[in-house]
Formats: sequence, C-alpha cells, structure tokens
Amino acid sequence: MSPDLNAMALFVKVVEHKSFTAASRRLGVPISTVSRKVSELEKTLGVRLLERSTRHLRLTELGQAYYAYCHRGLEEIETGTLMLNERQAEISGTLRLSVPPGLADRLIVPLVSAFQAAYPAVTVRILITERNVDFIQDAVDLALRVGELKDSSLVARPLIRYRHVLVGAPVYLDRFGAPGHPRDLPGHRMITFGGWFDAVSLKLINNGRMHTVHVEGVLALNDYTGIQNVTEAGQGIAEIPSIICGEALRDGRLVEVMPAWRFPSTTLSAVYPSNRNLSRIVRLFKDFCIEHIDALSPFVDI
Amino acid sequence: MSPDLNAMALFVKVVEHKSFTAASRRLGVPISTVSRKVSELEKTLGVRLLERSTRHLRLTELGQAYYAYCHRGLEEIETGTLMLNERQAEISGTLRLSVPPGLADRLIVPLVSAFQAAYPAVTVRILITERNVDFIQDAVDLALRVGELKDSSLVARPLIRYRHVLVGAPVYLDRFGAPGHPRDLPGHRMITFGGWFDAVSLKLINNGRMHTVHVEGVLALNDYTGIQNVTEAGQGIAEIPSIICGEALRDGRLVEVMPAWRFPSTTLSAVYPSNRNLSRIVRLFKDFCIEHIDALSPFVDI
DNA sequence: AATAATTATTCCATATATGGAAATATCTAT
DNA sequence: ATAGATATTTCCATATATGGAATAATTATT
Repeated sequence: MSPDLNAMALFVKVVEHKSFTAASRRLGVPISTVSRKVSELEKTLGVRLLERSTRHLRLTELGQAYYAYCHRGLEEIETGTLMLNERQAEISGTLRLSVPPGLADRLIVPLVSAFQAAYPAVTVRILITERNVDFIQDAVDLALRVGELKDSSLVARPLIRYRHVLVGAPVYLDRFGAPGHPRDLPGHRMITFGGWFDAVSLKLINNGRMHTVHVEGVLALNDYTGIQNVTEAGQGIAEIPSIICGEALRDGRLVEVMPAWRFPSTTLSAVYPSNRNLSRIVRLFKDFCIEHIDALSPFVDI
Repeated sequence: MSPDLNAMALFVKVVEHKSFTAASRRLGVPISTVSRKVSELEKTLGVRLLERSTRHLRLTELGQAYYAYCHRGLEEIETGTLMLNERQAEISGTLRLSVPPGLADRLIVPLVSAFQAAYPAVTVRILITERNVDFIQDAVDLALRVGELKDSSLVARPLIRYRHVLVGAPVYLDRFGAPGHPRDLPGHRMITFGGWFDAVSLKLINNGRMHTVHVEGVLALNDYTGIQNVTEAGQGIAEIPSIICGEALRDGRLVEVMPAWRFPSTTLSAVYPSNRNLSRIVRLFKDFCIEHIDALSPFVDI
C-alpha cells in the first residue's frame, strides 16, 4: 500500500527542524501524532529513515536520499498551492451580471462579496432587471435567472433549487387567524411582489393537487427585503423565497402559513451565451457560484 | 490549514483517469472516499478544481494549473519511494559479523535472514565466538555483544534489553518439586551454559536483594538451543535468555521457576570500531537491527 | 554523581474518518 | 419518451485515528 503522504510531509518537516518537538511546535501538530506518523511511514516503507535517541536525530543513508526526493516533491506541491492563492488575488477585470429583482440583496450581493473577497481585483456590475437581457446588446457577461430557460441558444447551469414560502408574523396571525386553505387568502391582507395592475396568481400544491388563487395585495413592491420587513411588522401575509426568509423563519420572526400547501420548487441558474469563449472571470464566477451558493443560502428547504 | 496531501493525490488520480469511478477502481479506494476527499480538498483550498456532472468531468482553469504542479510533485515523491525499493535491492557485498554463542539460532539467524530478504545481494559471514574479537585482525565488520562495553575505543549501539529466566519442564517440577529460594538450586539438577571446570554463579534479585548461588551443572554446553531442548525433556532446571525460551514459556513446554527471583537485565549491542568510515552495508545492517530486532524477538519480558 | 530538564514513545478515552448502501442525477439504448 | 445503466454524492453504523497524559530515556546542569 502506498505511503501516507501526510506522514511523509511530517518526516520532511522533522528533518528540516532537526527535532520531532520543534517540528510539532512549528506545525501545530501534537508530538504524539508526529512520532507515530513517522514511525508508521518507516514501517510502511520497510526502511528506517531516522536514527534517534531522545536528544539526537540522524538521518540514515536511505533516509537522506528519500528526504531529498520528498523535499523537492513537496516544494512543487506547495508552489502549486501558493499559485492558487496568488492566482485568485491577481485576477482582475470587470464582470457584468444581470440578476432578477428580489434576489440581489440577500443572495447575489453576498455571493458577489464572497467572490470579490477571493478575487479582490475584479470589479462587478450588477443590472437588476426583470427582462431577459440580450447578452450582446446589453453587454452582459452572465445572467442569473429563475425558472426554466426558454432560449435554446443559451446555456444554463443550474445553481440552486428552492421554493417560495407563504409567511406571516405571529402578531398578525394571532390577530387575524391563520388561513387553512388557499381560498382563504383573498380574505387576508396580502403583500405581493408583482401585481402592478392585476391580481397575483399563487399556485399551491398539497398532496399532488394544485390550487391556484388570485390575490390582490394591499401592498405590492418588487423587493423581497422590503416585503419581508413589512411582513415581519405584522402587516400581512406574503410569498417569499425560502433563501431570503429562512433566517426570519428560524428565528421565529416569521411563521410559515399553511405548510401543507407548498409552492412548486424553482431553480436559479447561471445563464450565458456559450461555454466557448467564456472569459476567465466569467468562468471563475460561474465555478465560484457552483461551489459556494449552497453555503451562502442555507435555507433552501426543498 | 494545509491541504490533505492524500486527498491531493486522489485528485491527481481522478484527473488522470478522467473519472472518480475509474480512479477508485484503479487505486482500490472506495468511491465515496474519493468523492469526499476531493470535495474536502476543494473546500480547504477555497477553489473548485473540477466541474462535474454524473457523467462528465472537467478541470476548471485553476484546477488545471494546480494539477500540473501536483503531478510533478507526486512524481518526485513516487520516484523517491521507488528509489528506496531499488536501493534495497541493489546493495551488494559481504557483511562479516561476530556473535556470541547461544544467540545465533534463535535471534541472529532470523535477523540476518530478514536482512537478506530485504537486501538479497548481500552475503553474510557469521563468526560465533565467545572472544571479544579484534576488528582489524579478525576482519570483522560488526560484533553483537552481550553486556556492557569495556573497550572505550569502540562504539556500542544497544539493540535490545532482555533478561535470563530460570526455567524447568512441568514433568521435572512435578517429580522433584519447585525450588523456593536460590539456595535450593544446588539440590536440583542444573543444566548450565558455561562452567567447563568450575561451578557457575547465578545472581538473582528479589525486592532489590541479590543472592548469588553457585551451581554445578549435571550438563553444561554453550548452546542455548541444546540447553532448552534438554530442559524441555525434563532433565533439569536451566537459565535461558527470555528471547530464546519465550515461545516455550508461552506454550507451556517450560515453566518459570521462582519468578520472584529475577536475573538482572542485560543488553545486546551492536559494536563497531567507529561511526566514521562505516561501510554502507554495515550501517544498513545496524539500522536494520535497530528497526527490526524488537519484532523478531517478542519475548523480551523485562 | 545526582537531579532536573527535555525529547520521543506509548497508551487509551474520545473524536473523527471510513466505506457500504441508498439516494440522486445524467446519459445511453430502445 | 421511457427505462436501464452508470457515475457521483450523501448518510450513518462502525472502524480507526487522534492527542493529552503517562512513561521511558537521554542529555545538560548543578
């Protein structure tokens, strides 16, 4: 079986520090671990690498030769790790994103913040629009879109699936009672995202059965943060994406209404014209989203 | 914290095999382990190295660069490991040892056998002598000696500490009874190692008190294996090194006599003229003894 | 020569990693 | 369009590794 590379690295450090104790201190690894790991390495290799008394250390002949190879190997690997860190720091340019309204604050901004923490030399422009942008005309690198992609000339990489939640503040529900069926909703004070002129359709599913209800909001705005603030204040019931209201739900500032009736899940995707000719920054951001979006949106609640 | 080098090696193998499953099969590592380790590596580095669906794998830009460094580093380390194996195979020449009588069969021969298994091209000459050899005159590379080194111009590297045990066969002890005090021993049939003309002195210790008893063997020979065979046959009581009789004790063929009275421990050392100018083979054998003598003599019983 | 300090090894209660199985997702064949 | 095959991810009962403390040994100091 191949030797434990971590043990080999410890061996190299012990040699370089001329002492188990010094290597242990320097690396922040317990001395018992260093001792055991190096002993196990020798056993695995079938060779004594170090001759040691409690106060002295000497490389054996084979140990010296093995150390030389391993030292060079580790230098290469450590250079690669350093390169990763430096590459992340050196990447610069501008990233132009189009994002739908409502998600910027709680999702996109944290994501972009984290991305810029990793790549400080990148500037980002975010266009919050409900339109499906024209990538060339609008000079957009990458769009974040909710729902299915209808334009087959574009590429969509799904990032996260989530659902919306019907929520209300405890104070509101105490006063007005909680609805038991979607048809009760029009009798409540609704706070909605859209609905500039018309009523808003809510499609709720329970045990495979869907019920669509039209509600007219007493307040409508296309900003989920604003909607959440108002809902927490007890002004009504609202439909809010779980990734935005999850923390309020956890903390009890909001309560899920009619939990048996659920909105269908939806997908947020990164959309771009083609995988070919994608600039480095765009590709990096896309990869970054894939890697980090779960951590940055812990309230998916599918 | 620094990345897990074993995880990095798995990443390199996944890239080279273009598949988690292929790398898992090739390395004999469970696929769940490979998957987790590579994911953890990415998390530790803060970088996505691979973009993957269940059927396709693609290195990210940073992943490609990192892979190149790691691949070179691993090649270096693997060359070092191979070098160790080859070095062990390529070493040739003759090793001349001087060993005291009594230990050759059960200890030195297994040790030398194991050494020659590791270094097949080395020939070994063993001089069994009770004399303190002259390294130059007798052309001895290394001597194995029991007890303290009296010649300060030589170097002694202790290999193992052990003690002698007073033993008898159950059939003998049933018939003649077990002695309860060292002074009882002259009344028993003793089988001794030395004592060509004179009685043999046995120095036994109990609770820090030493008692010296002189016994005349009914049989004397300077071969512990022979002594053990005769003792097992029920012909008497003998003093035998633990590293020789330990297996017989474990198996019940011999029983320790007066276990509260113990011989002082002694040391077997590798003795050689100087650390400087020690040939490679001698140094290798010495290192080999240090590494392996414990495993080859499990009945130290200090 | 005796004692104190320091270093490495070993033990075992506890923490963490593992790997088989289940779940999930994608691609291929029909 | 659907079913089957294949690949990766995730879960959790179990196996193994860890690290603090004790032990052993060597070297330095008094």
